[in-house]
Amino acid sequence: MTAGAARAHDAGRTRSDILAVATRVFARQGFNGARVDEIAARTRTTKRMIYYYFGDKRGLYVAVLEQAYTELRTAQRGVDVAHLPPVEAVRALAERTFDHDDTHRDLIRLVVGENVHDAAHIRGSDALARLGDPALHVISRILADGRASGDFATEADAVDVHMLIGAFCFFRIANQHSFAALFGRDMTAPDHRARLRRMAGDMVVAYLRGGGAAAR
Amino acid sequence: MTAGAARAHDAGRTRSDILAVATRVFARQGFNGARVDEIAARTRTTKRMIYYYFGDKRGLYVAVLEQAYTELRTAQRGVDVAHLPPVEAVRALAERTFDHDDTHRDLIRLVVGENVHDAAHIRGSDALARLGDPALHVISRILADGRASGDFATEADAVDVHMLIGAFCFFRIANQHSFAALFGRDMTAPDHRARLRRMAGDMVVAYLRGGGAAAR
DNA sequence: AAATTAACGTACTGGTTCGTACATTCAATT
DNA sequence: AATTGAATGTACGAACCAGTACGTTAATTT
Repeated sequence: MTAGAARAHDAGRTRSDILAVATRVFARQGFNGARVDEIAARTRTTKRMIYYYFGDKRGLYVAVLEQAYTELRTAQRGVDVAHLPPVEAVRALAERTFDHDDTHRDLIRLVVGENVHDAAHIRGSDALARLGDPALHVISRILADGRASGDFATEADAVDVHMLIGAFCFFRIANQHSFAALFGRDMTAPDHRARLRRMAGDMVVAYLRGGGAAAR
Repeated sequence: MTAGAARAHDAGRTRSDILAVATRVFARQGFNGARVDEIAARTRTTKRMIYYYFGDKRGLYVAVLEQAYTELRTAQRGVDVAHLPPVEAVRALAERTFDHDDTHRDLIRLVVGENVHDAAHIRGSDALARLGDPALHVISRILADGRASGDFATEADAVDVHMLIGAFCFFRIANQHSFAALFGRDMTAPDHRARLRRMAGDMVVAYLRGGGAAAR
């Protein structure tokens, strides 16, 4: 049988079809707001198949999370900023994170939803534990280089820096709607987007150079 | 009739009792996850009263949001950092925001939940539109002072600075669980809390001084 | 004190939604 | 070609849950 041929019974295709649709629906509606019937209706197949492959609604949700986070890890693997000088490296890292969050909004919504339930599903999944370690390794190298060269003066560690960058980029997407309502600014509009992208890099670089702490 | 006396029919008390309970439940479970029966069970009264005072589940939810945001505004009114020199003023502002987010986690959860539904309820409420304006006014003053004194070099406006501070403080609380699962660090633990509080101030001050942009 | 209205409680309904029993089709194996 | 098991579709059940009909008690007014 040909690989690309359309076949009536195709386990792999049905499964990934369901996963793709479920990712969108869970991201938009949250776990409780999502309807299994709605997910089924948007797939090429029926609700029966969801239960056949994923057991129950929760099983489907966990599968969605695992796939989304695993894709994140894969995307991070492709990041190479080690060859850059420290200051340029953190700036590149910040801008890369900014762009990633800008283009992966479903993932952001899933993470948000996960925190509503105290990340109960992530905690239960071995596949997801310590998924962030590779990213931290990259930052550690940059920080060590930057301190060696005298560019960086802070004592912040890799987790701090990751959080600093992530908070800025994540918040812009995750809270865009309430922010727009309360402050009258759409942070995702092209001009603001471009300026905030620069801000992300400026902010980390400025912090690592120690301009803030020095004043105390 | 005495003001503090317990009475069987007490509209004000019943209403605020329901609101307080609903705030907790909506914050923990989200709008869809919250059960009207559960809210009712935790009050001193019955489900009938929820519909009597708030119409339906959505009406109760909007009332919860309006109360929570209004309390936020009231808290911000008490902030006075105008008398401080610019650098100290932004640092104080950052630390105050940090402390507020640390102690008002239900509000954070409500904001998070609100963004899942694209802030539809906030947008529909006149009471909540442009609620952030007073906070922006304070920041504008500080920025003007700082530029006049030569302390600040960036061209960022008040909304940018508010976002910069807010993102950091908000993220620490809102994403604490997934962050802990993925990076093995509890950002709310006392020692990390203290260090991150300093970081918040250092970061804004460093950014406003322009240490990042100067390198480009 | 009688009348009137506001505040409250109980018991129920109708629709929604997760999950499944049962029947069927396709594909690989012998 | 017959057989076997995996993959799929249909129709339905059972629980859950938002909202309500109806009746009762407390406070206010006259």
